[in-house]
This record gives sequence, C-alpha cells and structure tokens, in this order.
Amino acid sequence: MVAIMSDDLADSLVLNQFIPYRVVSLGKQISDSLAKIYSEEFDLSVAEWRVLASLAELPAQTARDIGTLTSMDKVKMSRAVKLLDDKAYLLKKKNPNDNRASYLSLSAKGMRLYRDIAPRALAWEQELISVLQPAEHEVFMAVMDKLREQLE
Amino acid sequence: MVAIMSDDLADSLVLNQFIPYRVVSLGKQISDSLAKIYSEEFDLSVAEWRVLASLAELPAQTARDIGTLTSMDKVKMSRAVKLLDDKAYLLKKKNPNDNRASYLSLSAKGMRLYRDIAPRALAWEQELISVLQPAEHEVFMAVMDKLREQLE
DNA sequence: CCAATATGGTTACATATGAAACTATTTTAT
DNA sequence: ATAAAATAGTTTCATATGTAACCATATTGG
Repeated sequence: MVAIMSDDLADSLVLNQFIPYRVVSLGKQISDSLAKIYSEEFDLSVAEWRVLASLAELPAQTARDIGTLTSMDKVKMSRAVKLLDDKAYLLKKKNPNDNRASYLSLSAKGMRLYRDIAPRALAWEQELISVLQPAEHEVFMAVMDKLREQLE
Repeated sequence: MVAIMSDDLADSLVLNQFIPYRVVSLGKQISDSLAKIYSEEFDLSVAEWRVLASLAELPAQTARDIGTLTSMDKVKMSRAVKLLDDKAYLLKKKNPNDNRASYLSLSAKGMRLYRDIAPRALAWEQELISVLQPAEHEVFMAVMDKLREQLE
C-alpha cells in the first residue's frame, strides 16, 4: 500500500544532493579560492588567466579560437585580451588574409608571467586533489566529460 | 638523461585538464542550461529557486539559516527573499525573541510553485545523469564532498 | 560584379554582484 | 546597569557581466 503524504518525497529534492547545486557551489568555492593567487599575487582576473594559459598551450591563436578553448564569449574575450595587452603580456600579429582578426601570442613578459603562475596553480590543484585516490580522480574527470557531452 | 626543454611540461598545464577550469565551466554550463527552466517557465532566478527549495525542505528558517544552507551571502539572500516576498510566495513570521529576524516559510502559492518546479528540476537532473553508471554517480558525489572539505 | 549575409571584434547599455557602510536590535563584559 | 561588541538584514556604490547594437571586413549567391 502506498502512503499518501502531503510532501511526496519522489517529487521533492534535497538541495545538497542536487547535482546542479553541488557542481555550481563547488565551482564557485574552487574559483574564489584559486582566484586569490591570480588576483592578489599577479593582479590577473580569471578571464585573463585563461587567455594566458591558453596562449602558453597553443600560441598564435585568434581571439575567437581562444574563446572556444576557454569557454568564454567574445565580449569577455575582448576585455581580457585588452587588459593583457595593456600590460604588455601579448604580441599581436595581423592576419594578412583577414584584416579583422589578429593572431595572438605571449610576449617575453607574458611568458615569464605564465612561468611564474603555472607552477603555483598546479601546486594548488595538487594540494586540492591530494585527498583523492587515483581511481577517484580518474572517475571524476571521466564523469565531468560525460556530463559536458550530455549537455551537448 | 633528462631532456632540457624550453617549455617544461612539469610546470605547464593543459587548461582542459585543469580541475578548477573544468569544474567551473561544467558548473556554468549546467547552471545556464537549467536556469532556463527556472527563468523562462517560472520567472525565477537561481537565487530565488534556491530559497524556495530550501524552504520546502526545511520550513520556518531565518534568512541567515537559508543563506548557510544555500551558500549565498546575506546580500544575495536579502534580494532573493524580497523578490519572492513581492510575488507572495512567502510567509514571514516575526521572531518574538529577536525583532531583527523573521522566520520564513512558503505560502500556499509558494508551495504550489515548488511542486510545479521540483519535478521538472529532478527530471532534468535525471536526464543529465542518465549517462552515468551508478558507481560513477556515487564516486562523483563522494569526490565533490571530499573536495569541498579540502577547501575547508 | 555587387547586394545580401556572415564574421571578428568592440562598444553601449542594462542587469547582476559583492564589499563596505548602515540601521536596528541583541548579547557580552564589566 | 550600560558601554562595547556582535548580529540580522538592508542599502549604497563600484565593478563584473551579458545582450544587443555596432563597425569593419570577408564571403556568398545571383
């Protein structure tokens, strides 16, 4: 026999077990915490950091390419690129085949900055995931992949 | 013999495998996607939805309590509560022992709204995680717990 | 060819956010 | 008792963000 309840558990949710809530809060917590390194020690926003990392990984991309790689829209990109450029971290090279776009790379100063930050960021990540078993880490990454795909 | 490379991989990172980037982007992707249901169909912000869900789960909380449960600061809380209250989704009851705070609950209208949204939100979550094995789901939740703890 | 459309990137505007200041009340320490 | 400190919640202000409009250049279809 099925109990009739005023609050049907099947249609109720516990916020703390609700995946969207969990992922978003964890993301914010991680982001806020790590952003302290970027902003306080290197005066960079997360958006700037992403562009920096993206260009270190793959030089000579256009703003549009970086946007794709870093999941940032073109307005955010435009702003991050301008900030980095103002601080002389970038080299811009016109694309002779398309005068609208420029190929972006890191200047020597930009590369130095990256080499300062990257080990710090990796060490921070390392400490974060030090609580995970290798298998947990692996499943975690795989699950994030699957979820991203499922979201299209 | 160790190779000397201009770009030492040990100190470089691949953005797409960098946990902070991955968690934050996945969170945003999930949030944006689900927020469409809240906003387009029910005219609610994510903050309002969280308060609603929190009060459905545990009635008669103060704004401060809800803030703790939903990871929202008091400014965000204050705004979300005002919006919900303006739409008559809330009941406020003064705390006779403390005139600064009120106990909040859902009005009948608020409960009806929750009962409309909750199944939709759960179905959405269900479809999202339908790509996961039960074991993956379990590990994923456990890992998120561990990471949250590690962040203090 | 060239008008219509698409694209890379920037700007303008309207909204969302958070830190800090503030009001009102309650608690603590003397 | 009461001055100092703490707390609940709101408001202010400065900054971050995204949508839509925009400019300039490229591409496409007729």
